[in-house]
Parts: sequence; C-alpha cells; structure tokens
Amino acid sequence: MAFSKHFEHQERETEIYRKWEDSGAFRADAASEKPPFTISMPPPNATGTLHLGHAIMLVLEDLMIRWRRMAGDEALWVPGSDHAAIATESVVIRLLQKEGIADPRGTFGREGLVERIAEYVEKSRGTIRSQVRGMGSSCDWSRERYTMDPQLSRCVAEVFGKMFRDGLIYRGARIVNWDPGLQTTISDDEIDHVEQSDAKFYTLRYGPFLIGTSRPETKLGDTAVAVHPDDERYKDFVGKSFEIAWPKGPTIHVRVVADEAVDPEFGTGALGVTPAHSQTDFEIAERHGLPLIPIIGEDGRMTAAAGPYAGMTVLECRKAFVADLDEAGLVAEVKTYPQRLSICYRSKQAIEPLIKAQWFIDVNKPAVPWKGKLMSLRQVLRDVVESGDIQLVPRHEEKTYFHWIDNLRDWCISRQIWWGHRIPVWYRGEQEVYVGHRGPEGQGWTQDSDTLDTWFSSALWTWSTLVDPELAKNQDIGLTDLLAQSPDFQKFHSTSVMETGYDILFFWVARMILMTTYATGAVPFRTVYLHGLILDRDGEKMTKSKPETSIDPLDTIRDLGADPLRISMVIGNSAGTDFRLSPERLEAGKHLVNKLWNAAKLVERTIQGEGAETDAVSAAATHPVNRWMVARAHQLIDTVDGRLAAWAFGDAAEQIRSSFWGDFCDVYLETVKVPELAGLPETRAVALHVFDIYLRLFHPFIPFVTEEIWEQLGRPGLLIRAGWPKASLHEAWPEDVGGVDAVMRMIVSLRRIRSEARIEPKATVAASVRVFAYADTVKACEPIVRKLANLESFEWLAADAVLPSGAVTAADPAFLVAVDLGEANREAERDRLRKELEEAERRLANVGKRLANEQFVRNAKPEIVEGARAEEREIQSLKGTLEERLRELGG
RNA sequence: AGGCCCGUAGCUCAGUUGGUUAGAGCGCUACGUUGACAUCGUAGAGGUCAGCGGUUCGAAUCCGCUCGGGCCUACCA
Repeated sequence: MAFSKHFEHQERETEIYRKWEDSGAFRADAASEKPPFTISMPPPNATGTLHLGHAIMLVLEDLMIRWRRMAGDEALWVPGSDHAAIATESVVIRLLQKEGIADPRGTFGREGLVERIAEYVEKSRGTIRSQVRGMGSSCDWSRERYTMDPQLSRCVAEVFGKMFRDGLIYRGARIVNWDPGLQTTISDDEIDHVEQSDAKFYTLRYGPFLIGTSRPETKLGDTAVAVHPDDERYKDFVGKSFEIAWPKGPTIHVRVVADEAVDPEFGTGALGVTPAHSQTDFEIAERHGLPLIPIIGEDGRMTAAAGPYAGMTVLECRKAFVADLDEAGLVAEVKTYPQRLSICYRSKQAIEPLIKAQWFIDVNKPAVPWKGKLMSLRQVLRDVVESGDIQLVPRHEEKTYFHWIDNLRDWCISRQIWWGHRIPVWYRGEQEVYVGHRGPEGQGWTQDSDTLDTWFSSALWTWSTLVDPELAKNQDIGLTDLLAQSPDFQKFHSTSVMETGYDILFFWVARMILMTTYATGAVPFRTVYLHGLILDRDGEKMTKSKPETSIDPLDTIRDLGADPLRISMVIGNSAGTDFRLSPERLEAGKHLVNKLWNAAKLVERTIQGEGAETDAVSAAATHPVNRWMVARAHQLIDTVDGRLAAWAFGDAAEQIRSSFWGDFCDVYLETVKVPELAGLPETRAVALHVFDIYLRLFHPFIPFVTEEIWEQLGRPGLLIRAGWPKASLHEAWPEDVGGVDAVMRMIVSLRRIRSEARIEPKATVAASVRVFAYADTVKACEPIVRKLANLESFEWLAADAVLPSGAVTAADPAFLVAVDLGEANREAERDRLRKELEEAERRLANVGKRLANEQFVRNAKPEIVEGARAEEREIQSLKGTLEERLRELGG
C-alpha cells in the first residue's frame, strides 16, 4: 500500500475511530482475568460544547487507558454526562426567556419545565458525544451513563436514606447562602469572592457604642452588640440591654454580650450582631440565645421588619438608611475599605446569607464505621489520604486538601430548583416523615419540593455507574447486595485513577471520597491526578473576545487533526500546573505528526525485501549501528515506563519525541541510507522492529496517525490492541553503543570543522583519524562517516604517524580526527588547541580535586566515584592527545 | 489573616531520591536542501538556575530569610 503525501486526518480519523469501535477494543470485560484498570470520565456538563478543559481531560485519560490496555490490563473507561442541576436549569430558563416566555416556571409548571430541560439535555448530550469521539477517546460507549439514569437515581435516593438513618443527614434552620437571582441556596464551595476595593466602611453611633459595618442596612435586624470578654472599654456594658430607635424606625432591642469571636483590635471593638444575615453573628446568637430578626427576604428585598424600608432592595435600603442616619448625625465616619463580596460562581450574583430550613450533611458526627472505628465523615476524608489509600498527584495538593477539611462545615445539600434529584422525603401532616427510595404507601403524602445539590449525585459517580441496570430494577435488593451482585462494580471498583482539574478538587473529588467511602466502604479511586488550567499564550484564561490567542479544540481538530492537538497538550504539561497552549505549540505538534508520517514513508521503503519480519533478527543484529539503534529503543521503553509510572506524561511524551526525532530520524534513518548498511537484511528487520516500538510508544499520545501507519505498513491487527513494548535489549552490546556514540561525535566534529572553515556542503574533503577506543566499531562504521561527513578519503593513522602541519583537528577521548586545510590554518589551530587544553586541564583539576577528597571517596555512592574516575581517565587521555598535537605544531 | 505553588536561555517550560560540562520546544545567527519531511537538515550563539545566608565532600535541587509573581481558603463585622 502506498502512503499518501500527508496524513489525511479529516478523512481518516473518523474511519479509524469507527474501526476501533467496531473491533470492540473499547469494551471492557467484567469476566476477564486481567487486572482491572478503571477510569470514570468526569461527566462533562450536558450544556455546552467541548472546550479545552474537556480536551485536556480526555487526552490524559485516553492516554492512560490506551497505555494500560496495551500493557495488558482490562481497561475500562466509563463515559457519561451530568445533569448539572443549576447550570442546566438556568441555561434553559434563559433560552426560554429569549424565546419570549418571561416566566418559564410559572408558564410550564414543575413537570413541564423539567420535561423541556430533559429535551434540551438529550440534544446537547449528542453533541458532546460526537466531540468526545472526535478527540479519539477510547471509552466504553456500551457503558455510557447519565446521572439521571434510573439505577443512578436509585443510588442517590438509597444513599440519602442510609445517611438519614445514620443521622448523617439532618434538616435544620441555619444560615445558608442564598442566591436571590437563582432563587436557591448554594453550598459554601459554590461561592466566589470578588475583591471590592471601593467598598465603604461605616462607623455608626449605635446607642452608647460606636460600631463599624460595611452593611449598614443589616443593622435594622440587630439583636445584640458583641464585645470581647477581656475588653476593658466595654466591661461594664456586658449583660445590659438598650433600645435603639432608628431615625425613621424601626426600634431594635439589643443586648450586650461578651464573645471570643470579636476582635477587639478591629474597628471600635464592638460588633453589631445581625443573627439572621451573617454566619458569624448567627453563631454568636446561638451561643447567647439571642433572637433572630430576618429583615432581608428571599427576593433580595427588605421585609416588613425593616419598617419604612420594606420592599426596597438591599442596595436601595443601604442608600436610604445611611442618608437617614446621616441626617440624624449618627454616621461618625465613612471610609473606603477593601472588602470581599461573596458571589455565586454560576450566576455571579451577590449572595445573601439568610436563615432557611434546609437539608445538611453532618460532617462531624462519628457515625461512619471505618477501619474498625466509628469516624466522622471529616475524619474519614482525612484518613484515606493520610494513610495512603488515596494518593494525590501532585503530592502537594494533599496539603490543600487537608486545609479544606480543616475548614469544612456541614454541607447544605438541598436546592430550590426543579432540575435534579428530588429529595426522597415525604411529609404527611405536621408529624409524619417518610424517607426512602421507594416512596411512601398510603394517601396524603407530599414530597419535599427541593432537589439535591448536583454534587451529591456526582459524588457517587465512580460506583453508581457500575451498578447493574437490570439488577437495580429489583427494588427488593438493598444497596449492599446491589453492589455485591453487580459484576462491573465487583471487577472495576475502586477505580484506578481519577483525573480531573485541580479547580474541582473540593467540589467533586473530596465529595466523591466522602460519599463513596461512606456508602460502599471502599475508596472511590486509588490515585487522583490533577491537571492544571489551560491558558492562552499570555497565561490568561482563553476567551472568545481574544480570538488571536483563543484556541478552539473543534477548530483545531478540523484543521490539524486530533493528534496534533493531543500531543501539543501533553508535551510540557505536568500535574497540577497551569498550561499555556499557543498556536506555536500546536504548530510543533503538527510537525511531529508530520515527521512521523514521513518517517513511515522512508521506513516502508527501507524495509522492502527479505528479512524485515522478525524481532529475532533484530536481537541477533551484528552491525554496530543496528545494535545501537535497538539498544536505544529499548532504553527508551525503559525510560518511558518509568516516566509513565510516575505520572509524568509530558515527560514521557517528550522522551519519545526526542528519541524518535534525534536517534531514529536524524541518526539512524540517515545512517541506513548508506549502501553498506542498507543492503543488510538485518537492517530491514531492525528498522521495522524499532519503528514498531516507536509506533506503540506513541500510540497513547497520537492514536490516529499511529494506527494508520500501523495498517499501511501491514502490521498485524489493530495497534490499539497491540501489546506495550518490553525493554529487553537495552543493556546489550555496550561496546557497540559506546562505539557508535563515538562515531556520531566523530561525524559532528568533522562537520564542525567543515562548517567553521566554510567548506561548501557539497565539497568533499580528505580526513584522517587516529582511534584510541572502539576501533572495531569505528572501522565497521567507516562508510557511514565517509557519507555523513562527505569525505573524499578517510585515512587511518598509525599511532606514530605525524599529522600534516596544516591539519585542523578535533580531539575526543576516543579519537583524533583531522582535515588538512593547509598551512594558513596553523595559527588558528594552535590557538584552538591551547584553549581546549586549558579547558581539559581545568576539568582535570576539578575532577582530581574531587577524587583527592577523602570525604568524597568515602561518602559518595560507589557508582558516582567510579564515574569520576572514568572521567579523569578520559580527560587525561584527551589532554595527552592535545599536548601531542601541540608538540607536532611546535608548541 | 492563614495556606499552597512558582521564580532556570529572548519566550514557554522540563530538570525524578543533592553528584559537578543545566536540557527541550519556539525564537535567533550562518550555511544548505525539488526524491521521507505543508519542510527538513547541519553548525552555532544564548543561562552568576531571583537575591542573601546555611547544611554538605558536593546545592538549580535540602533548610532559613528577603524580594517578585500567581492561586486557594476564611466568620475581622
């Protein structure tokens, strides 16, 4: 089969993907004897199209899966998507509003709206699916899951019930983060903080106190003033009560309480306590039994309790209230003070802390049986990482993780939106409550109207996806048995690696650890690989508004192919670090794929003829260059295995790239063009054997082009199912390897002499050589040196032969090469030799000093000392050569 | 306020448990190239590894401090 001029990615990629899929290579077998290797694909939101955040995730996971599959594991990559509750609902509502439906909730009602959202999701899931395919992702589509699949929904309800029974889920009225725009609570982790440098800080006259606040309007709901217990200034006030009549009403009653939470150094040291609208104040109020007065409603407007300000928005009220205070002379000071405003990470709206009865997960109750003890969820979270059950890559993310745990509070899991898993709780009358996945029997029950935080269901993802869908239809089997009898769960859980962005370590990773370890008694995954953000060339987030630096994966796949995109995103990328993807990088990726394609063409030509069949021929190769190439390739396998095992994917890819380009293309393929080598049957075998290794090593990174070449070269079967290469010959033939390295240095030396002397590349020159080591190898490689250095003649000098006085030389521990360029070069030659001699002496002194140091010889590892001795011998010999040559030139 | 990370060539970054001539890609200089190469090749220039101090036979690497940059968390109202 003839290779086309270029790899036609547009036609071939789809075709190749279909071939993989049809072959069943993506499908894992739960009955297999092979060790499992499992990755749960982080479900892309069912709302958008593929972006670079998805792309990097798909690339890294696919390369792991392909690598482990080739290495003989039963590799399972479970794809799927997430219903993404808040995100999806708000997107659809906005779409409907654009279509002219002002109030979609009111217009369609709960069921109608949910139906519309489901339709929308179904459509965008199709889009995402094909884009995931476009990246070359070798995931098991037969096991595709969706968080709203019946069996996954059942897991959600089961876990809720289990936690409720264990007392880990409770309902309570507490301060929650209310998003007045989305009309729902959100969790602590869904809040972003934006710096407000121009925020105002007011000092108000407040009865007998001066108090500071950045939110004067909340003072309408104050019920106390808190001071530090040790604060002498306010000692006499503690325990007293007083009234404050605001200029235009209302009147509030405040008690003075002493509380450790107050920082006496801040402001005036007196804090107006607004229990209904501040977390800190709420806690103070709990400690002192203070009343709560909600003054801000869920619509973000002031309530009736705010008196004349009722109905105003918070900001309107602030303005009006401050004006009134000012008029009454109650504003003592106003200054600008930098402040952090809490906003919802989705809606970007200001969060209003207020009191609301919600469902919470108790993270402190010791109710989780783990390692023979009863632990709190918080303790379990800590234990599994501390004990090494779960390893974070990079390691330092563990510190961030522990820090998060230390600050973790009860997790509010109920949301006032409609799209999602409805809370599996039913009420009848005032007293009766039913909790469970089946629903209550009898009449008159009403289900809780809230839905669960989307992360509640995502937190079960590693295993709810592995529950057998058929089995789950049987409602009589409990959760434990459901897991015990699901073949996929038994075979593939705990999963091997969770690969995702560090930005959702808390949102998702930590919650999976929390929920899964609790629910299944096993950690969700062994290793967490966290990738960084994909940024533009300038280190900023890519946005459509900067098209010159913004890269769209879909455009890239169309224009360059998936392979260049993939390799560009991997090389130079490492765990936990942000990555700048630029057009220049994509260009480099494109060149690499192109280089591989062209190398394939040359290899195809090279291997025509007998002998290009078996690896055995390679193992029996006799020519030093062939042996060198085989050894280099096997050494590379060894290196790559090490880098992959250390999760250093970027490094692994770079090693393959540089060996392929440098050793194979620049050296070997050039070398085997020399007839003496090209004519050997073993050369054909080695070229194929080694190229085969490169194809296998490259495959996880650039699967399409490697698969195509594999087929074009007539290799057996599909590359995706081929075995991972094994390093066996990397330490063979050290004499040949060292010798060929010397030959390569010899060629470079000769080229440099030519280049410096401005000799036309086409012009041949006469060279001579004196060889001190690897004589046999060098002899065998003579035709290669002649060809690659373009020599007219290559004379072997006897040890006592004198070089022509006009010779320009290059000295090496293994040889001395010379090109006669005439007397005119004599002075320059002498200067250069002197300089080199100086350098050699400097290095010799250096290594000598080291070896003379008893401490070094005693303490350093033996191989280091031996290395130093070898170095000393080498430089010594080099020095001798240089001195001798200088003597020839008369000093 | 606390925590984490980073500072290596003009740019973007590698640099495994400390081992002595610190690497790559892109860019740059010179030369060459219609038979593998939407190019590619050959040769080359370019680094006091942010600074200071310490540990060590030996430090880009470990420790401390300083300076600069980024990120995360938080109940200083």
